[in-house]
Amino acid sequence: MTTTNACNTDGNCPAEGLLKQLSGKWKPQIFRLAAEGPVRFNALLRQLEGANKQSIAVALRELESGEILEKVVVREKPLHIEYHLSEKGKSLLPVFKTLETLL
Amino acid sequence: MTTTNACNTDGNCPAEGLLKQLSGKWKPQIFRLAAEGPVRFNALLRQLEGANKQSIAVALRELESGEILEKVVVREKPLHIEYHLSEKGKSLLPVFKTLETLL
DNA sequence: TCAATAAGTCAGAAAAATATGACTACTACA
DNA sequence: TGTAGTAGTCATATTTTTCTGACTTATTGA
Repeated sequence: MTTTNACNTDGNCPAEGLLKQLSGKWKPQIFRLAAEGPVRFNALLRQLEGANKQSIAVALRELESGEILEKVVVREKPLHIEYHLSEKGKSLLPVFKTLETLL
Repeated sequence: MTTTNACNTDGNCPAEGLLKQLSGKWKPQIFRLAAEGPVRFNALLRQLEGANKQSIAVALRELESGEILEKVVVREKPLHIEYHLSEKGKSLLPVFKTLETLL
């Protein structure tokens, strides 16, 4: 056999990519909050102690481009933006649940 | 109820800690190689293109302190050191297997 | 029209992660 | 005794990530 696992010859694994999409200072926490309900930019800034605009903006953009969160413009007043957990994001939840049991 | 998930009020999750223990430039790859069999310092240096001593040393130390790898002195000639996947490390494998199916 | 809320961007500074190259310590073999 | 293999450490440099503070744009309510 040429390979014994799901990793390719470049040394990349799907799981590594996913790991990367969720790593960083704020992304895990944003993911966790989004799992409880839609999150918003300014609210995150207040909820996540020590966080700054720039980092939150970058984290949201990356979670969105990784298709873990979805950006939704809510046409109510006040007009605002919500980030929702995508289907892919939801599919990660049981995995994390399992991880939590492994100390 | 006071909380709906396994996270505490400090904003820390067990899963986040685990994520952190496996994140970084080399740790995921070392973990993956260790899943196939014992790994060694100099061998990793050759296997992981672009890696340097320092980073490998740090990564191994952190994986060891996170109890994902175990350091084993092999009293054969030449005397050398092997890093083995621990029980905790092994328990992560099926989780990663699952992650790989989630794109 | 003015002030507030919401969601950002941008340039530059600071902090953290990684990389470089020289050096160490031990074992083994000729 | 000298050279090679194995597994590192250490100080310093470079790169990447994160932070700071000022600024922007659109909507809303008084």
